[in-house]
Amino acid sequence: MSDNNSFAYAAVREAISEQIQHGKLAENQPLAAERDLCEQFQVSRSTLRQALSQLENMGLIYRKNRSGWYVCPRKLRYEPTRHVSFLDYAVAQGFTPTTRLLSVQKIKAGAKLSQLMELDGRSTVTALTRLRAVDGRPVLMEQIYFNQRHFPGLEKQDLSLSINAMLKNHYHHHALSTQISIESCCLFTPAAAHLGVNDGALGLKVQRTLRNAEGEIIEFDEELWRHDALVVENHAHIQM
Amino acid sequence: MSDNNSFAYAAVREAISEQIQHGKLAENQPLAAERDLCEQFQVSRSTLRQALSQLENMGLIYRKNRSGWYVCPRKLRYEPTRHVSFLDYAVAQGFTPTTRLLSVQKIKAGAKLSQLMELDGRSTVTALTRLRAVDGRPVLMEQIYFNQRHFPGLEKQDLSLSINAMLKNHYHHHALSTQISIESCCLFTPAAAHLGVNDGALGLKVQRTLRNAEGEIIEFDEELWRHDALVVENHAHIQM
DNA sequence: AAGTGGTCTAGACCACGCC
DNA sequence: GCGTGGTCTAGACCACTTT
Repeated sequence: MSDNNSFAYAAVREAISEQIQHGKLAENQPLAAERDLCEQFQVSRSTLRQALSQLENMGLIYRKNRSGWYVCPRKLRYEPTRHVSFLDYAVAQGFTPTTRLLSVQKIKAGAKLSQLMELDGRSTVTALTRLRAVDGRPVLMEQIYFNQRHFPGLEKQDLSLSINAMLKNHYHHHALSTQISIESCCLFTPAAAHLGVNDGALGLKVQRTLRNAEGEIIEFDEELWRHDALVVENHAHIQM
Repeated sequence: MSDNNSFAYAAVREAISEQIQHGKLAENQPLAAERDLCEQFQVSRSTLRQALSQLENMGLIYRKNRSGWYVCPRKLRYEPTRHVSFLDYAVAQGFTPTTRLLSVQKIKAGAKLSQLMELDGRSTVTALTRLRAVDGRPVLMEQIYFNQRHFPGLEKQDLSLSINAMLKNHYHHHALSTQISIESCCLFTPAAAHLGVNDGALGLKVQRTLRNAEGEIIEFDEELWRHDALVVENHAHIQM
């Protein structure tokens, strides 16, 4: 409608998009089956799927396993620089968040990780993998790497809880600096499998480096998000 | 290879991906024609294009007009919170940036914009549209809205230059706060056309609200980026 | 067992860029 | 005018989910 784009897939995209945005389909409700939509819009299945893919990229619909297409719930607003727990954030926005610890290992830092964490080649780090969901829908897989030197007795902590609270209350890290990067990416195994998306699906990668008051890296963190699940936010004061 | 994914498109994707990452294809070099790649990998054109689309989502290749597929140049690192000019940023990273002013208009703020900028319904704002390129490749289209009340004589300024410098030197705004949001999006006309991407291509949307020392919104800014052109960065100090 | 999306083929025609 | 990618069709079979 607003587009002067006269292709078949664009027409289908606009039609479904309007149905969603005018509230005819509620959050997490399924669309009709692909073959039914084909007939409804009189297009072939590949054209229909091109339209659905664009709606997926727009963050309006998502797929679940092989069971169908569903209307996306609203996005989570997330502020990675502020050291407030993911759980508090999500709850404040009316979501029900959960965290599942997938694995904990002590590993030797490889070349890449050593560079990222400014370690020498012989260091070992504790690697955490966690999966976080809102309202039962997994939205991010995160890998956290702790510099062992700064986290004695880490294995005794409950690592499915807030890392921030642990940093503050148990390890007394109060003054920290963060360095964050955000970029578009593709999700593959194993992240794709855990998030319930297709291999090669669109994602958002958020990396975070945490330094203590002395400038040493105490933690490195990589979050792989469903692209349709979040808006990254940041508040800052600046002197020009 | 690292994937246990045995689909044809995945094999093609991995093969091309390795060629690029092992440096057999340089930045901005074209791939072979789609029909040639089909023959080379013994797959149909739609399978081949599925592989190419994923490589595009991974930020490894991009398309230019209808002329072919090319290897992506490295990404620009960009820190929207820091009030350093885009041009300085790009130059420091070895790029050649350019800015083109597309339009300047005084408009009445509609409902949406009034809400975003906390204006009453009768306010007028100055709307700027600019297109920014690095090394000749357009990477973002931005809309900037100035609250007129804080920018007397704006029409006399050169609006293709740094807005930051203008804020500081001409309008003497020194203490500011920013509020930024970043999310995945789809690019449509007119942004898609200006960026030389297909309608419905993947993008990254960066929105910024600028407030003066009194907390009033003086500027609102929406940047639509090619998804493969940037890594958003942020540095912050925090007290827990 | 039936229904769903996921993968894949072998064509076709078109709009546009480039020569 | 030829070659490119962009759109589109009408099938097919498979893996998985749901009933």
